[in-house]
Amino acid sequence: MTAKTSRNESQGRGSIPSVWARRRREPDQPALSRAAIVREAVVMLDADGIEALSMRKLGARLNAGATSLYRHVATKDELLELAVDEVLAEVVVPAADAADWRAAVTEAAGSFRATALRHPWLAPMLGQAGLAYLGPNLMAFSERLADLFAAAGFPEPSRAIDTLLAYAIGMSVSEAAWLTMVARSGESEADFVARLMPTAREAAADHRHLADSYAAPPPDPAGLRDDKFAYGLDIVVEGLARRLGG
Amino acid sequence: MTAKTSRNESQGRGSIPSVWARRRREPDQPALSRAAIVREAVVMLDADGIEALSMRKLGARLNAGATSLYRHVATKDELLELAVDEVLAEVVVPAADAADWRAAVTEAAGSFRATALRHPWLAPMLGQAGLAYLGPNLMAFSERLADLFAAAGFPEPSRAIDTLLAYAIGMSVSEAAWLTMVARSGESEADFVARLMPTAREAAADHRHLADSYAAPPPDPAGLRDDKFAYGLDIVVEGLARRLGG
DNA sequence: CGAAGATGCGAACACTGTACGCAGGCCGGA
DNA sequence: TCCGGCCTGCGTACAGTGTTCGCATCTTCG
Repeated sequence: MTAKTSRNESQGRGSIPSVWARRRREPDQPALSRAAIVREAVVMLDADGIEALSMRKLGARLNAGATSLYRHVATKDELLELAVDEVLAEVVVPAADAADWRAAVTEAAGSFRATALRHPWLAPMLGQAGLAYLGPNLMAFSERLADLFAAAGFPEPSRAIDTLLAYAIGMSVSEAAWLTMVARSGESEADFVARLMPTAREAAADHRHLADSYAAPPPDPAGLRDDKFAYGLDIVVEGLARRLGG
Repeated sequence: MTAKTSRNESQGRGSIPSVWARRRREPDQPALSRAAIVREAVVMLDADGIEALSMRKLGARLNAGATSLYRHVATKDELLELAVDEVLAEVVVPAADAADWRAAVTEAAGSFRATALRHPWLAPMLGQAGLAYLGPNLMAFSERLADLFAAAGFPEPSRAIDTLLAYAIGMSVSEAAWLTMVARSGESEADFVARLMPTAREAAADHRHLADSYAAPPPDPAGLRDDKFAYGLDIVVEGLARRLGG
């Protein structure tokens, strides 16, 4: 925004047309391009969450007007699709290894979760648009998972993929939402938990089991989340192994 | 909107203040109330999806101005929280039965999925706000699940709940997103699949396993979704059973 | 009857995504 | 060298959003 203003001022472009007010692109700024737009969108999404991303702000960051973006991107939704696929490139899936497919699958799911937590807008986004994205990185991710399960001997790898991903997405989506709340509060996770505790306890008042789980504030919330994910992942993988005929 | 306009016209209220232009509430319309607002919001969400719900449109449907809603609801987000909790009341969880906890758990998850598909905005919403909602119906739902798992002998029922719900949410979120896309297309699910097929095949071109799964269009997409959910659910429940020591 | 509080709402504000059409730079052909 | 067509950027504008404010009205109680 500041950059754009300064350009307008320094070059006198805008409302007053004039021969001297010519437009000259700064050579260091690498021009507007789809790749640059998507990259900057990811940065903004990471920094301030999904509802803080507007075409105008994004344009300003790129020293461009809001509507210039539409030369490279059809619509905001399309831009978000591109952003999703962009960060999905970060998910690493180990190469197929029939001997220890359980470790490989566990690692892949963990990498997905890590990516989703690094970009807390990813999981809700995947949720809103589903897996019908067809972006190249999502395809590659699925294919590598399919490799893994096929090598392990699953007759229908896509079934196993769907199950594993449903778990990973479900867990990540909840976790990302939680982390977003925490981030918005400005407090540390532990402080936030402590502040929420009374309300939670009241809401769980007439529920025996829930009251138990809200009894004491957890000492290490982040570690607890790791455990929770690992615990459930183990259960899913165990179930898959049984299905395979272990 | 039409209703509101007609009231304004018929009673002459609005821009011209006049002694005769008095406001009289139709006695059949049961006045604005939080419950009525939430109920109507759910109807609108079900009908046209989440991005079609605006405070103005909702107000119009209730023969009220947009800003009147704010007397009963602090903000739109709060309204959405209330709507989420409202529909969560539809999820039925069988009473605790130690003998056949697997069937009970399976049924609970199925009911959750059915609810999520009946209200396709629910799953994305739960994803965006997480399970930190603390609404009474969500609490009751969790408590009943905890009952189930505790009766089955799980030492930490909350762990089992988290795992099961992560799977159910992940699967439902994807499915709801898919159904939303289908609905927006105006076509039947089978037709939509057929139209998407070429694009999908192209995107999967250099991926062996994916290409296989896109080889032929499925004859019964809805039934296939049911199968997929049941398959994964079975795996999760199996894993839980193993963990229990069965 | 009259005061106090609850309720509805019109107008306004600061935003949003996006369509349109103009202006200027870039590039291939005469 | 000039010229025409294309690609790119963007100012303006439009319809819509959530929400605030202050006024008008209704309801209720003393």
